[in-house]
Amino acid sequence: MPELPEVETVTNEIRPYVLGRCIEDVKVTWPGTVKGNSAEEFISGLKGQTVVDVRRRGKFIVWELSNGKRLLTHLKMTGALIAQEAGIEPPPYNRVEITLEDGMKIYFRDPRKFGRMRVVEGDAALDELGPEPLEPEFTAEVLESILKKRKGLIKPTLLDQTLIAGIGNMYADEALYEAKIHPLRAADSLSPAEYRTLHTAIQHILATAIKAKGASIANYVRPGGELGHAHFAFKVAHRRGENCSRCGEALERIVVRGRGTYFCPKCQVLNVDSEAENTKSETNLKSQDSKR
DNA sequence: CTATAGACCTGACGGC
DNA sequence: TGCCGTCAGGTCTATA
Repeated sequence: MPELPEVETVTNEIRPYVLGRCIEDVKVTWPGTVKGNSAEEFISGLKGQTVVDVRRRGKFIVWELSNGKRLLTHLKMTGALIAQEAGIEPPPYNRVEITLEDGMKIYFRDPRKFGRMRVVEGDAALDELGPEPLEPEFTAEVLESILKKRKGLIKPTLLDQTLIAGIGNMYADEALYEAKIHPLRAADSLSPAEYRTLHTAIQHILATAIKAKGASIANYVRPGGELGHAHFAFKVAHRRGENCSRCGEALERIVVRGRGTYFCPKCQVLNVDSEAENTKSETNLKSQDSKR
């Protein structure tokens, strides 16, 4: 599932194909993919334009165009940008085909049709996003001030793109596991030490996954067709029934706000005062379990 | 304003 | 072998 590390990888790997190239032709084979524009608006906004920059913002891939407009691409669940030489069969589930001046084709492949491409003017769509979690401005203090304002559950709060941009379901689970924070804790209930630990965990998890070129769960493929291998390093995500790598406990899967959530019930304790009650932690764990 | 459930989509997979 | 229910989750929309 494309989250920040996958989108970062796709952005970096599509860039050499498109940067400085003129867009010669555009075909929309599934109109729903571009439904933020009319098909005509989408095509006319791209045709004849040179790509002057390619960057990532949150989970968006942003192509800056010579007419001052931007092409925003969101891969959502199953989207992929595929670069292929002309004359090769388009990939299955292709929704948009972009032909570059050198004949290279960029396809938007998306089996489940959740993904979107849109040509926009201005910054509105990107300005709604929260800070980038890997930028130096995103300090532990910034994370704490964001989460302290929220009374909801920590897991869905981390997924709110207007608060922090780029974290998705898999990496939220991984970060909470690394920081030993239960996904059902209230976002504003962490100790100062826990906010710092979570901050370190978020940056470590995301940076490590970028080095591994993203996680090839489900449909994620890189523009040249290669897979990522970040999922091999996952400690909890999609590992139901396996044993915790820290304590050996069986990992659990629960549903939080409709999302599959993986965690270690022994390492990630729900009780806020667990540190002060180490001697009773065993009984606390059991009572927390039975409440759920 | 905040918080949350449901909708959108369809392939993969397991059980029978 | 083949059918069918369940699962996967990013984000928009509607509702309390």
